[in-house]
Amino acid sequence: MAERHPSLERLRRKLSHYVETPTSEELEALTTTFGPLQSVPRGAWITTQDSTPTRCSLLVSGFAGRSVLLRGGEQQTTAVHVPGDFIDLHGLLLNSIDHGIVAFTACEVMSAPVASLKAVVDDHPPLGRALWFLTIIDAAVHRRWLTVLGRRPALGRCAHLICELYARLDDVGLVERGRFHMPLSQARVGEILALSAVHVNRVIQELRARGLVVWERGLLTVLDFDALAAVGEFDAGYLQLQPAARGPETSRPSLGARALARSA
Amino acid sequence: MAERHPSLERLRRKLSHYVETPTSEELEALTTTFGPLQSVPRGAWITTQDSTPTRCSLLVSGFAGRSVLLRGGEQQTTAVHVPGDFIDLHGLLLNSIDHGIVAFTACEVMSAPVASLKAVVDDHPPLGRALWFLTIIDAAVHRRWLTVLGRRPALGRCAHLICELYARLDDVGLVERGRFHMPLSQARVGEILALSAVHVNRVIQELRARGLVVWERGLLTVLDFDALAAVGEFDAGYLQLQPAARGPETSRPSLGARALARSA
DNA sequence: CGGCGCATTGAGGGCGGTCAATTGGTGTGG
DNA sequence: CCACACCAATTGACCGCCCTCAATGCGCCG
Repeated sequence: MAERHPSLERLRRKLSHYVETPTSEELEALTTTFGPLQSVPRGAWITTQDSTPTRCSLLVSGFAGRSVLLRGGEQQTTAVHVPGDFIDLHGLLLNSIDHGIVAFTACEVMSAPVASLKAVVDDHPPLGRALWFLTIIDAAVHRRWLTVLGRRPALGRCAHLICELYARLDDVGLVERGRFHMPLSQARVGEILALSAVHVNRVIQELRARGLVVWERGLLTVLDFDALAAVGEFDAGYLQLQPAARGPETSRPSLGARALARSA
Repeated sequence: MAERHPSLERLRRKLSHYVETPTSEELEALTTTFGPLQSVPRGAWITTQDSTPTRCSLLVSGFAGRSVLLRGGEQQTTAVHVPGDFIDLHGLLLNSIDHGIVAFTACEVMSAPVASLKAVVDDHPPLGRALWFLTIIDAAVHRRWLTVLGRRPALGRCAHLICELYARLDDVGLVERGRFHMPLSQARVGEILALSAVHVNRVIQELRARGLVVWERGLLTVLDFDALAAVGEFDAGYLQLQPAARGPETSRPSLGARALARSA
């Protein structure tokens, strides 16, 4: 039953980006460790800062992010999560987490007890390696954002964020004809990009003026992905979405070449 | 024989920060996968951007860092490594690496073939988990730097870097009476902090003027760690240097309380 | 209708960038 | 031993991106 759930299918797909595609038995073992679907209202904290993780959560629907509260009251978001993502897999091995997880929109999550998940990983080494792989991709995303925050002006940061979300959402089937739901307020985007909400607004207007995106009422349409990627110096390689470069190339068309709404 | 090498002892110590201390048999297995000690001249690339990793390297002596070259010619460093660090453990599971590794000083490294390391990990699950743990700490450090680059002014960034290096070097026994070797040029520090070399210089002068550090000719003395940590809003928790919060507390004195050169 | 959250717009200011010149330490060749 | 080159640190002048503070519009909901 649970295997049918679309989010587990998304997780399966994500895991299959690693060289060793998980078997159905492994997926079954993983699936049964998760508890029931839980709803989290928009704006709520799914986990709180400085707590000891006891469960690991899978985001089924909605957007969420890892946020750090600073003394000055500012907030930096260090990761954005989309459906199909493990939100806090790193909590499996850490004793304390220095950030909280906020539901950017109303979310549905499923969580598994740390102990059970460890047991599953012990019984299925390839699965363990696949989860390790997920945490390593997470780190690669962090590194990319270090260069984005460190070296790129506001416009490039924003373009990069849009491109990354496009690629990741597309990977889990949430982009349709160049359009996807982008329910983050400009203030939240500012928390991600390390910009003020005011400046985010100006930057978005610039992207609109250049004819790169249409973004209104939570719906974002990418008009010219290649141009947007050029502005953001975006290259999807770090996301490791292509299944196993060590094997033969897949015939999946590239992001840029695929259906962009410009033609719609 | 190889176990005697100080850097392997450093690695052992690092691994022991995880709840499951590695057995000598596991360490032996790990040790034998490494090739001979190799010397890398200052400024050379230990691995290059966009290559496919075939080996994983352990830094034995010297400082190194992960650097991304951007189109504009700028360079962002996303991680600094000190002796005892695995430099590119994430390469174990990744097919392509989007950054290179530079020897900030003359370095000595030992490397292990990816295939052998995988085999060792397969044969010793607890060891695999310990290495997973190391990559997760890496990610935690990345997250911390995202907040530092995103939200803190130049002075705080610099203070944070010094505090982090102090803590990490102290962990591997390379701090003596509040002093450690800091062989990075101000330009390199700028690549880490996402600042221009000129501004790094001004910030360092400010730290000196406030009586927080003495930093001359590659030797850095921390005069007032607590004050420096306050400026950088530094809290060592994310480094996970304390062995296993889930067990009983250790009696190891805290960083701030311990030997600082102020008293020397 | 009034309140609220969010997007938008304008004015002014500061942190840190760029450009450029100077100093000083070190190594090298004469 | 000195002249010279070279690199790293330092200093000054000027400037621009993005911040802060504020006000206004706008859609949605009670």
